[in-house]
Amino acid sequence: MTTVRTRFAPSPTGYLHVGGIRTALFAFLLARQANGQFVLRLEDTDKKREVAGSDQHLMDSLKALGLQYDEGPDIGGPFAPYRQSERLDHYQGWAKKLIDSGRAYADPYTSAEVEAFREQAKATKKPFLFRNHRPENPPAWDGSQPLRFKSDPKAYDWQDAVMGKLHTGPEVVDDFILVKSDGYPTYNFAHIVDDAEMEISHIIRGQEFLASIPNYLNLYEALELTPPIMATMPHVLGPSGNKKLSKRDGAKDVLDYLREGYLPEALVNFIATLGWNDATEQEIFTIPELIEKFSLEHVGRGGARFDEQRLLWMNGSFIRNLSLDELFERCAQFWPPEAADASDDYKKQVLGLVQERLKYFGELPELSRFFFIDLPINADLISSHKQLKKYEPQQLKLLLEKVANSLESSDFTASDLQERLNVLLEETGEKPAVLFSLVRIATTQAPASPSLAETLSVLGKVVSLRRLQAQLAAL
RNA sequence: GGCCCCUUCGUCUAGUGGUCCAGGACGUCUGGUUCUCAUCCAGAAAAUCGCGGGUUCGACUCCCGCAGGGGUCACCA
Repeated sequence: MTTVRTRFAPSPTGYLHVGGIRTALFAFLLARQANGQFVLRLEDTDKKREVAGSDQHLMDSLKALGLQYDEGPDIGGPFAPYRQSERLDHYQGWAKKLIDSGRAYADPYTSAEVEAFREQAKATKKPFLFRNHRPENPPAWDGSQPLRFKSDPKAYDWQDAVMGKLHTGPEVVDDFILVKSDGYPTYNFAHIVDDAEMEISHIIRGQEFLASIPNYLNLYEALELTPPIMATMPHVLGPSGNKKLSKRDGAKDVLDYLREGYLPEALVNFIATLGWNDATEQEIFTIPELIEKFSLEHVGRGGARFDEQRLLWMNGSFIRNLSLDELFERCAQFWPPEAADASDDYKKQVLGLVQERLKYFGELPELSRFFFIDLPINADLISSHKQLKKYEPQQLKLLLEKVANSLESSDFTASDLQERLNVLLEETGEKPAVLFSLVRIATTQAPASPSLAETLSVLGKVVSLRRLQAQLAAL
């Protein structure tokens, strides 16, 4: 019947963290699922809090995660403009309508006077209600005073797509400010006007707005508008679990995760399953699967804690599922500087070995550096090795010489190397834990590496033998 | 303080009166994959379902209280 139109409506006051992205993601999924539209609207009505450049940053973040909107400030759309500061005339029109119908009035008090009312309420441990101080004969509104909504307090029962049946009494409905004295509308007013004009069908927003919804319902009535479907999302909690994830407590910019080498689809999967599941045992979803399977009914009502370990696991899982070519393309920015001169073909060979141990691309340098550069001899690797430290340098030297001799005539295919290493095991009578560790340390100067034969094969004959000689000289 | 929301393994969760002495996943631990790290596989430990009452033959699931946590009471969104 009606088209599904959802929106993400952030204020440009900073970056987007996981909690904010989740609201956007769910709105996006809902729209895509129904072949509807996902709208980005910037709520820039508070000039004081606005952070320069954050509007672009928000748009970049959404796009980087694949949450492309169909209408928005930078791409326009049938209901442009999508920036509230450019829609002031719209709010004026609706404000006029409220004034004319006697449902809005000028607030005659100074801020000090209102503050005194507030203090008074606080002192008596009562909630502050402006309507208790509603002026009998308010002056005509000339735009220099705040314009307030003349509320019609009543009880409300309504249905929230996530929370279910909700109820409040008349005591929460109040005369809130529609238009500030600087001429800008408040969120409370502007979002209702815009959602109506932009034909938004579902409002998805955080729990912090729950207490205000009765006020919105009251305003919808005064404006003679039908409210959209409302869906209230529980908060994403910080790692300690007792408060809402927030920038102040170190919640990261989602773009930082991408910079550290997390995949957008892993991040999206993680964020989606933070409080949502499809009631099966599936844990990993592609974005098309999320679009197909998402539903508001399966969003949990309790806050979900942000668990970075789970994100790490999920990201590793996505990395392992990449084809070698995809992996190569997507981790291009993460190579160590030493890899600058390496060929694409060589890098791909390295990736083939390193793929299954990458949890995020930020680990690529430490995992791959020795493939590109001879690292300095690190004596600690032997002296702290559980088995090798029991050996005399002479014994180790003898072993390495045998290895070097054998590898001299190898063609350095992984299979030939493996065969030779096995023969060496028999000849020397050493355990793999000893011989392989020794060769690994000599050729990589790293405590861990991919399986030895494959590592040597990728390093190649020249490099491998050179490093063996260097280790021999150091013993 | 008023009002509102929430409450199942450490964490994310399944679960809509019996098939649940509660299932999956992350994490942890153990073992295996002729070496390390990782992967993969197998297995283990891990929730008296916030507490107390009811309703019922039977409750994690329904009702009532309580407690704890969170939100809100801005010329911020």
